[in-house]
Amino acid sequence: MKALLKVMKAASDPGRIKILKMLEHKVMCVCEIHTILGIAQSTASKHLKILEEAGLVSSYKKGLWVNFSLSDGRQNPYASNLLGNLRHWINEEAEIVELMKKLPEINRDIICKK
Amino acid sequence: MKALLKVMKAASDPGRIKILKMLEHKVMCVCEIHTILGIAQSTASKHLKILEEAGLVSSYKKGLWVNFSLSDGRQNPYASNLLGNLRHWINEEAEIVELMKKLPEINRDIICKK
DNA sequence: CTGGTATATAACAAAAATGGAATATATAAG
DNA sequence: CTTATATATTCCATTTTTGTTATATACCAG
Repeated sequence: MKALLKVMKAASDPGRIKILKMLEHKVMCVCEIHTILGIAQSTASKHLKILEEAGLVSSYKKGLWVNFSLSDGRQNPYASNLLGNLRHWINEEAEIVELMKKLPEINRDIICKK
Repeated sequence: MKALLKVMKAASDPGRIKILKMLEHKVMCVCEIHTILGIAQSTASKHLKILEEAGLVSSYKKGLWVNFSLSDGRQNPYASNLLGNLRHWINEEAEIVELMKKLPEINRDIICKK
């Protein structure tokens, strides 16, 4: 029950859904996500933590960067189920279409220098 | 996006998950649900409203009673997907097993008289 | 070690969700 | 019309969630 609730709760936020949709197409770092979504860096980081704790996202660190990708979901059936469905959900919505358009232009080496 | 978020949010509460699991087996009224879950009547009523607005539950009135059942989900793919999966999720959890044991004993004509 | 950069965490304020008591509404029965 | 009953709604307090700024941590370069 707890694991199910965690997945549902993680998927209950528009920002986090957008993150999941982006990760369908690209491995991303916190900085890219915070920039493309126009939210604070700490906000992006916290969303990613919630997604990770729900089993929806996994990360691995490479130097300064942390690369986030969709979880393969082998440990969490609720998570893998959601991720599978989400792939063909809301792809036609304007908000998501716009986001996907911006996605290829994002380059962490340009965007993430302070 | 909005419809998806509504379904996810509706499914993010343990009480509402329990209600959905019970409705898999039985059409129920507010009074039965509030009694079996040990929550206030107004709380049960509000949970049901949230579930209904998410497209997970539908109701029809018969006299004083309002009968709640799982939605057939024809209008809402997110809802029907969740309901379909939920049928084979968390059935083995102690909390749910206990709840299902109590379910057949519930009789609104006995329980719901004040 | 020092400075710079990406991310995480802490502290805090604002918004939303939750739950219950009290009340309102709707319907049935007499 | 009056009473009784099932449900819905209001009001309110508490808790949880969300987001931001400021700070801490981790790692790389020199």
